[in-house]
Amino acid sequence: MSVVMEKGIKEKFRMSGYTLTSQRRAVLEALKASKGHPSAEDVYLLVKKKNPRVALGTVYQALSVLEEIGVIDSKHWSESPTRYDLNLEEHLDIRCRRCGQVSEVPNVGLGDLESDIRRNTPYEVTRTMLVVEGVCPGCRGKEPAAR
Amino acid sequence: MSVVMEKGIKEKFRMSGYTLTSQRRAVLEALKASKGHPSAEDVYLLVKKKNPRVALGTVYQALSVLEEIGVIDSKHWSESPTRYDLNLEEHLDIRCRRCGQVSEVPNVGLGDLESDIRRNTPYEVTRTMLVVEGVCPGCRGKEPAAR
DNA sequence: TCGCAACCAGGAATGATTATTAGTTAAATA
DNA sequence: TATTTAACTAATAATCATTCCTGGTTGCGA
Repeated sequence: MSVVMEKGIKEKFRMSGYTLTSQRRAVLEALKASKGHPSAEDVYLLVKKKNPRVALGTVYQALSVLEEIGVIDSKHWSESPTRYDLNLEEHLDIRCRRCGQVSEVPNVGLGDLESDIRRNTPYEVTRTMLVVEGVCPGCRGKEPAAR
Repeated sequence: MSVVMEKGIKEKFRMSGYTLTSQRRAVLEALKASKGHPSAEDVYLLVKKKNPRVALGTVYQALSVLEEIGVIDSKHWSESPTRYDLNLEEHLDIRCRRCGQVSEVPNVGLGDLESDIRRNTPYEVTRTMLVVEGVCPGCRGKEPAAR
């Protein structure tokens, strides 16, 4: 059961000059299939189930193209691989420092922070991202061992 | 000319049980000497000038001890090594995506964000950090090539 | 001074990611 | 439609930051 490819995605590919290949489509579908925020490795494992010939490098390359044309978003917590996400709305994610799981913090936004920052620095701001880390309810009490 | 070691630092070492060795002291002084936010490698290079026998691994270990006992702070931007800082006050840093230089954004704080986050997630929040990235005035116009 | 635990140098190992290269596919053109 | 050309991909090597390991010090407490 192949997922319906949204019109906007095809459009973004057309405008960017990149081609929507089967591998890139597969990466996108893997991202849709996984509820959380998968790492490149996670995506790779999912994609490999359907097509065992794809290489991890191809997944990385596809993810970078998808991010470049604005179809997906990536976030990075230290001591953990980069996570990818189809949700392009501004939203806050928190990562459990024990199990590594990422989930959303609802009802909290960056507010005026972004414009405050732009006003107070001579830099040309290209990205602001709030990294939040904690211990999820399931891991409380348990001992370390995240990845 | 050795830098005067603050009382608070010695105290923190005593309370933690770690010993304030010459290597750890050297790391601390390197951090004081460098104005910006040096990476482990930067610190290593500085420390090596005085004592060429220190190993990079030792610098990493010292930095992690210093952070653990609350003497220094670390920040991490993706695609760039972790940066270390003696300034323990809450402050915003911005990193140039071209040259990698880190500098402070004055007059902007996280405000009530932190408590908003705690209110809206079942996680036990251990850390929140605003990652800001941009292009510094000196790099504007120039082509990529950061590290 | 002896013994033990913390420390350290040096170097190997790891994990995530990027680069390289040669072969494949797909789009553009004739 | 056949040909040319550029984009893409698989496989694998290389890189970079960081951690781990090992055997040798050091320094403090008994």
